[in-house]
Amino acid sequence: MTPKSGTVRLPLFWMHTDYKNTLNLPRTDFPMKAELVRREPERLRKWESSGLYRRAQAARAGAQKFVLHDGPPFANGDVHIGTALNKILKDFVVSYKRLRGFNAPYVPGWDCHGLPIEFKVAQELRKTGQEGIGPAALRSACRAYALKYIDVQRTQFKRLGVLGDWENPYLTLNKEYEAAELELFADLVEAGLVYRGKKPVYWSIPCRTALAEAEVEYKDHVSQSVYVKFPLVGRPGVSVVIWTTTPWTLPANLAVAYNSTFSYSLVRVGKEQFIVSARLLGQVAEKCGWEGYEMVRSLDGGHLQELEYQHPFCRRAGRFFAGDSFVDNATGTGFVHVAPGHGLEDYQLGLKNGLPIYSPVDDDGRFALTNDLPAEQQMPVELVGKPILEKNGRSEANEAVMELLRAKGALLRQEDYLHSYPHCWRSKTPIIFRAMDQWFIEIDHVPGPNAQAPAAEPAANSFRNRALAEIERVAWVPDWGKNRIQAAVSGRPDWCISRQRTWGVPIPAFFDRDGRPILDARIVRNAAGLVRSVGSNAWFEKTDAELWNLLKPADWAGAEAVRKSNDTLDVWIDSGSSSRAVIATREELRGEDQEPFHCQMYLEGSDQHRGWFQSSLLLSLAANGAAPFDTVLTHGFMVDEDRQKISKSRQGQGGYEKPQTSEAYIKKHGADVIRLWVASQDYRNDLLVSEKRIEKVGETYRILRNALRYQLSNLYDFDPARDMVAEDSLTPLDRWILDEYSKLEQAVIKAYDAFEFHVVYQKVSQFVAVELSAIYHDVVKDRLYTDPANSPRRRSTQTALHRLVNSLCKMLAPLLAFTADEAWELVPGNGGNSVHLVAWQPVEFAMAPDERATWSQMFELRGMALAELEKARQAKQVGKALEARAILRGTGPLVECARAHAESLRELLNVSQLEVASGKEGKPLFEVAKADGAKCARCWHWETDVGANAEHPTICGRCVEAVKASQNESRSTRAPDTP
RNA sequence: GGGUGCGUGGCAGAGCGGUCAAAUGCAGCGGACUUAUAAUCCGCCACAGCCGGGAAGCUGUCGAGGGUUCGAAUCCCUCCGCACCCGCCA
Repeated sequence: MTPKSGTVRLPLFWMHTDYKNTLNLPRTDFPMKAELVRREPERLRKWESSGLYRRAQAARAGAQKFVLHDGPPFANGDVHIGTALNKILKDFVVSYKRLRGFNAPYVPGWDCHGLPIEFKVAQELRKTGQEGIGPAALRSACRAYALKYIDVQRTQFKRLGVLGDWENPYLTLNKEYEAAELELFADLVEAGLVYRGKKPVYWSIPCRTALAEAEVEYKDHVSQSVYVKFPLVGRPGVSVVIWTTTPWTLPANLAVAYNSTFSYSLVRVGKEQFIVSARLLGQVAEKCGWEGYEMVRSLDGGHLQELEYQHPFCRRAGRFFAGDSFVDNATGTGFVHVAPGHGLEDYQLGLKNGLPIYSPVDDDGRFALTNDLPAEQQMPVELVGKPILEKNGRSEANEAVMELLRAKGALLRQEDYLHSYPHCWRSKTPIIFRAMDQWFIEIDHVPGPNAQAPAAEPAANSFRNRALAEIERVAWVPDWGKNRIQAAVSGRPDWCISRQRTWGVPIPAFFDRDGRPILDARIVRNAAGLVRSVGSNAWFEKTDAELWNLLKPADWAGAEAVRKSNDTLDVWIDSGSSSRAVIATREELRGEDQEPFHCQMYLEGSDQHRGWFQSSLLLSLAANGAAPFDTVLTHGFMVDEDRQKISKSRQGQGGYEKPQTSEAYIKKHGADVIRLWVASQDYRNDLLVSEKRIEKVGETYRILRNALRYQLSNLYDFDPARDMVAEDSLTPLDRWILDEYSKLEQAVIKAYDAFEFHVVYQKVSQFVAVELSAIYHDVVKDRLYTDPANSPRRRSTQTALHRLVNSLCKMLAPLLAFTADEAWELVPGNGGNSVHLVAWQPVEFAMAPDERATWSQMFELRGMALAELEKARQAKQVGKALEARAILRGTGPLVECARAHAESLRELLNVSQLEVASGKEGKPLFEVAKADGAKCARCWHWETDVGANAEHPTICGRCVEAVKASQNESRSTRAPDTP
């Protein structure tokens, strides 16, 4: 080309650069690289220093409440990734509800009392030789320990982006909490639900305490199983044979159970005769080495109930009772030795038949005589003091019993027996069942004036049945959670609530001179008052007499106390009281006046059906009259690549190479990726955690981030107040994307409302990848970059982008707490405010049905054209679509549609030229050719008018206009720093 | 041992009575672009068998096997596997 005289001839690259500067190329401060690990903490500090949580709450003052009440994690150790999952899910819920206009406070809590801490602290004290410091000092050490870990965990939880009142959490060790808990307990006492009973409980010998079900774990164990002769009274030489895996319970044997549906055989072996179950006879004969035994006759339950047997080594006799529910024909002999003090079934059978609940074992797990039987009927003296606890797999008590049996000729057979057996979760030793005096909450309690001892048959209005009825009124998500809680409640025994531990809330009970317990609601309330003013340590610091004088009601007419109780409450009473101690107590959580203890949601792992869900339900029902929650949401557990559970207990036992702490993951990926990973999976099932998966979610994160970045970067010169285009003036393509978005928004809200975050994840990422990135963003680049900055078409698209980015930020805010906030700040017109303070009101964009129909035809055409373009590209005819000219031939509605919306379709195909050829009959077919004309140096379209303008010989007519407009603008209105 | 839940392509995960061998994303393979640039766009992509190769087509496979139904990934039963909860065999 020949430059006109007078024009300055520029090298080509100058020309290029020159036009490049006339384009509206994207610019933004929103970096492509997230650097979450480095930058999230900065945002966190900003949130904190600006009091974001407080401001979010203030922004919803007076709005309808949505209270998710936090289940308190145990204040011990680092935050485990599974605990992090729980907190993140809670934050999704709270954050979403807040976004939708609810007043959604979040008050985190910690469970502070209990054996694990006491154990750990005692261990440390022992190391430093301080074990004898006494209960009050031990409690102070436990308190310090708990507070230390609360601080550690608080930092780790905050790092996840969980917004809440972290400076004012609830702690079960606070005196206000303890006082409220005791007041609730007083209500239970007043209602007659609490009784002192002697019942077999799990007993940990090294820990010297009763254990809750939750504190027991099952492991394989080798027991000494024995076949023992129980000689019949009045039938010399005839014995029944029993089988047991716990020989040490034989001194406590008071009866033998049989199954009335079984047939029994009397057989002769040498000079002796034995009775065993007919079905098990072969097995037993083999075990006991009865060669050539002889059938004498068969017997049934009717015969057996007449009989009496002589205890093999104690001077007493026992009787036979039917125990059909637990005597089976699978193992043993068909006869079950019954020790009512050492087993639940034994206990029930004993209760039914008036046997003493005899448990001749002391707190140290040694044989001991008791007052339940005359001394001469109890075990021989040589057994007294023998320890049950095994050392190196041998229990002295077992050995001594077996020795005695051998000496009496009663031991038919002894062998190792491998089975799963309950162990103490702290000391890892086998637990024993041991009947002892404990406090219980009576589950089959019938309220009313005549309520007394445990009812034999649960009445319809029993506490258990009221609890079951209450379960019906709660929404369980997912719905199978209801089965779980029902099973837990209907199957549970009375609740043993006393613990022989120091680190807990004291049970304010006393004993009189005769050792009779005194538990009175008024005394408990007085104790609550004392705890409220000076803390629960007072119970351990003051003497028995001081306490009694302080707490005794003024008009006390009962027996005088001489001794205080040293038991503490089960920790499940602690956390289970939170509806009273937290929800009803804190202004921001408090429910309606009639039900101040009531909130909208509890959200925990599925193990809590037996745990906190149940204890909360039972305690609230008993003391408040109703369940504390509307909805209980449950999630599964984290499993690793091999689908093995990632458990806290495997941690530190060499189960993992890397620690499964929240920290470890956050340090590597940042919180938003972890949050997105949580969102990506259906929490109703197990959640798979592995590097691979998290990295995949990281990909999705990048796609989302990039889409936000694209939108922001094309809004740098957009002022919504000035440039916003009215909905009906938007270009068809912009209307299309807003309509698509509106559909997405509806679906996403539906998913959020159902707490199906993985559906949100799916839908959003699908929309962003397909509708936005691959279609809309790609097509619209041309308008944004090459149209005059202030042209209606560009402003229309910017209006759409502005709406999209605004709404996407809100939509993503619950999941990507950091990134959504980061993007939100940069959206023009948002004034740098936080996305966590705004309300999300979905805007419906309703396109007319015929407009929708047009677009569905347009996309059908696009599909056809893209296939042809791809062929042309494969054939090296064209490179990118802008080099192409698309020709549509044929007839029919599609062709008509193309003709009517030719320019929209051209854009949608991203080609330089589209021709809808006329006249030719037949199916619509696309043809692709090299575009006419030359490539415009500015917009890269191929146009026939390139070169037509002498001043701008390398660009097309449209660009000439755009360049002129941009020059005018930069001379007049534009600030110097804009292009 | 009992209860509950789950089991879809290499991975995640839609689908929950026909339009489904099955969306979408990721991974993989092959291209394009260099004005979203450590980005973006396009195409292909489950397995096995049948058919002379290829294309097209057919058949079977949504843990396995049965059943209900005109029709099943979707409903029912049994089994297997995984997870959670419970129980602990005296």
